[in-house]
Amino acid sequence: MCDDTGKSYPLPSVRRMPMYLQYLKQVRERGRCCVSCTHIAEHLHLNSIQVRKDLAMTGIVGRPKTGYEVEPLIEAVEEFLGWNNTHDAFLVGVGSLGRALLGYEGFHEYGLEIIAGFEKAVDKIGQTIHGKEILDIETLPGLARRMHVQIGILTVPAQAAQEVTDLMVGAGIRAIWNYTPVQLDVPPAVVVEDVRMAASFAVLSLRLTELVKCEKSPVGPSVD
Amino acid sequence: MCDDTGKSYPLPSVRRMPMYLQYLKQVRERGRCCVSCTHIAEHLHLNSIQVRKDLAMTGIVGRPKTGYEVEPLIEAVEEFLGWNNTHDAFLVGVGSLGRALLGYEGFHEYGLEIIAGFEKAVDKIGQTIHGKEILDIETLPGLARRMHVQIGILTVPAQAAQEVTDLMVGAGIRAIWNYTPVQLDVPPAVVVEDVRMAASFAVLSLRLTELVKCEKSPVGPSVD
DNA sequence: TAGATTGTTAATCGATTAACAATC
DNA sequence: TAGATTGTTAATCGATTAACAATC
Repeated sequence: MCDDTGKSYPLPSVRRMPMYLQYLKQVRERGRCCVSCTHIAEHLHLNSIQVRKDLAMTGIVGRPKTGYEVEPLIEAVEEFLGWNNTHDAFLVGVGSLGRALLGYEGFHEYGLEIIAGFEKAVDKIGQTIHGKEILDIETLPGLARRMHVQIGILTVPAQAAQEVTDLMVGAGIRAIWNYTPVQLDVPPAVVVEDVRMAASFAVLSLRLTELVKCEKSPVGPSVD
Repeated sequence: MCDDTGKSYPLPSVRRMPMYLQYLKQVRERGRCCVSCTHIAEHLHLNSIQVRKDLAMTGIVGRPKTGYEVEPLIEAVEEFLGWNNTHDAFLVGVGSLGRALLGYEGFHEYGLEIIAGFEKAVDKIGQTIHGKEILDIETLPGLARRMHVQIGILTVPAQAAQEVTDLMVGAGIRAIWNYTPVQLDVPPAVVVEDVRMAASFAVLSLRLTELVKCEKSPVGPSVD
């Protein structure tokens, strides 16, 4: 993991972890103490062997016949993702999307705490949105360093994306959650994760097109 | 594509298409008429052979030495994704995220037009947000059928997700863009695409953890 | 005990990358 | 022409799925 030779966890598996976490919490809510891969897989429309492999990454071992203990498994998944302790984040760009993220309660589940929003527009600076202060972007570097903030959420317009990224990097931010469609350039010691809503919508569009196409021209004349 | 035997396009390739589209528009803006895979790949940090294969899906052929004509390629990618003509959509759940999506101008690039928002909360019904009317959720089925709306955007709280999905499906909606973390159940003739921001943040979290871990314990004592 | 479920090793599948002839 | 770039076929790589012994 630390050098280029050590291999990391499979990305698709990592992306599935929050699904498990969400379902496990549901199971806990219903007061059950154990759950099997079969049940998890069924509910999430996944393969049970895949679920077993994914959960093995957390180091938790199950018991034949009964499955996994829910509570320790939840803790292990949260620990695996680093969601067991809170990470402070700064959000830059208080447009409508930025505003929405500032107000999203669900981030607490991920151990994510947006502690302030930043803006260039003077009319927004000084406002309080969803209980969070909007500060001058100029003050970000000083505050990020002093408060050891490692995560930046980027919700600025596309044309400002790289500039703000450079500011974040210079401020010691180590991880950027990028909601813009821009391909950001950062040094190797900084990680970027792109949300890419367009990619998601592309899949939806194509599937819808195929769906409609198929209904207009069914498989063959032999189909009754 | 239409039957279960016919194979569809690789999903990772489909997800990259909007990246190409965005870069191609940038290239066009700069007045260039041709572009090579090498250039596209370099800018998007991809492999050039991969780019060539992806673009081949659109049916466009390039010319050795010069690459691809930008304008026809843009049109081909848009046609491939079905983004060349507008698709009307209804959005359900006018919380902060729903509100943000209602106001997002960028969707026009995807041929997506949100024509109205729907809500259960009486205090929100009748409002106009970003120029879009907020209507009573009860009126969705009638309107969706009359206006032949095929796309639904789901931004309701988790506990309402399945219920609203059922309503959409009953109203003839064929594609659901799901912003909730809920695993939706739909009939086979309806497509669902999950946005899963949690998956994206999971990747960011894990990478950040690895990054920090590596700095605390470098590769070995031989490193100077 | 019998049967469900685990963990692990092997087989399959699909996507990425490499190799290379064709061509502008 | 020479060299860059295309399109396509083959090789590699990684993730998913299958098989199966171990076990509660």
